Amino acid sequence: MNSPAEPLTSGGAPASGRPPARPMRADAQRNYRLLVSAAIAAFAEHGADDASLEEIARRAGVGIGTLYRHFPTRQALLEAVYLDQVEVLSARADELLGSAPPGEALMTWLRALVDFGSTKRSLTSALVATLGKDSEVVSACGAMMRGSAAALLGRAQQAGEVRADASATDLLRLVHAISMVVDRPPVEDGQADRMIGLIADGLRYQSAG
Amino acid sequence: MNSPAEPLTSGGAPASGRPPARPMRADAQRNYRLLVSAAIAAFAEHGADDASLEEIARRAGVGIGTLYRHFPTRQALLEAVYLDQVEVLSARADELLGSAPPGEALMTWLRALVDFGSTKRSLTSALVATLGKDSEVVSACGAMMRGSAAALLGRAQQAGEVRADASATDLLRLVHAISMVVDRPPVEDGQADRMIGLIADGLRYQSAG
DNA sequence: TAACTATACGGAGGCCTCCTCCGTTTTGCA
DNA sequence: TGCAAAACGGAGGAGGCCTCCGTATAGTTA
Repeated sequence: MNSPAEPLTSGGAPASGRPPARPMRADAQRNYRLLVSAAIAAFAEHGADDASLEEIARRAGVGIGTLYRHFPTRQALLEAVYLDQVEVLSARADELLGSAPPGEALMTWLRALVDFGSTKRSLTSALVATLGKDSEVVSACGAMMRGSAAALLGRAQQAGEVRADASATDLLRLVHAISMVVDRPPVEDGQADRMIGLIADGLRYQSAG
Repeated sequence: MNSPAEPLTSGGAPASGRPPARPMRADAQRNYRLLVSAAIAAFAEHGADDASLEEIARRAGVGIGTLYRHFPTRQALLEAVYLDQVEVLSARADELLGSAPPGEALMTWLRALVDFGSTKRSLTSALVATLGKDSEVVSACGAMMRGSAAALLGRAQQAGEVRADASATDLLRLVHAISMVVDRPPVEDGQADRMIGLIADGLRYQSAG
């Protein structure tokens, strides 16, 4: 469930598609990764709209021209960052599937999701704002998340640790909602945890009727 | 219900408050208004985030320094524009209250609200995004809108032209929702009208139960 | 290993925006 | 009419966006 997903083949910007294209030169791959890392930091720090592309190039130790060759638009960089982060989450899910007891694995992953949320929120809204949801990358990411969530949830359900009528999609929506609320100014510490805890209970017990 | 509401008294930026302050000099008032008009046009044209402040000053026939004296931040200008537009709508409501039959007055105003919506949407989200809702100006505007809506709605209800259980707040929310949807790319002409029409019917008839 | 070429790099430069600062002009009052 | 307080306006520094093109280098072929 987690192959490198796309870039690092000389297709230029994100997923232009068909022709397999030869792999990117080693230095190009290195710089691509450096840029994405720098962008993650910068977006988290200044928001996806206000981070300066020149600063991102600077942080990556790369010329501005290089940034623009890899990511012709701010949008392209945004998508790459988003994809990268989703892949990390997906990998974490795979890891948890193999190493933690079902119920615990699910809860740990949900917590990771909320942490990630504060970064992602700014990204998501920036993405959706500029290009609807009809980007290949965005929908691919959605599918990936649903896949991970479904795997963890399904296992927890089979182990009888979670009620059977919960759906992966609902779960993601719920966590997304929490991300939106958390970290808005007037929010105490630990609120996110309490909300997740609440969901945990909801998943475990089911009222009669 | 519609006094000049605030500025044009030398308080500087928006509503800093208490001390009544002396009235602004004539030239300052003139430039203030010119700037707000230019900003309305520019925001409508390029969006509240992307309109250039220098261009706004230019359109207003005023130096950039003057713009910054009146509106120390982009935010301040945004608020002033918002206030201005809300006042226009409020005035329109007063006018309709005195001149049109109750039901018609209400529907006419709602239509005006949707038209205004496409401009306002960009404004509203920009405002709320940058400063929560805890701005004096923003909440004052909210109150003003509720006041106008309540007056028109109440009169239509008393005349028996609209069901009695509709609330002004709900009505505003509904129209706001329509504004968000309308004028997104894949939307045919006249959709806004049809949606408003739908609300009109909903207001007039009530299912049994 | 050496030579060669497709790829990739980097940053100067043009254009624009933001915002500050301060010398000049205007207004309104005495 | 004279005079301060208030307001004006724009030059200029900082920094962002994006393009263009001369230079460097990885990977390939002989």
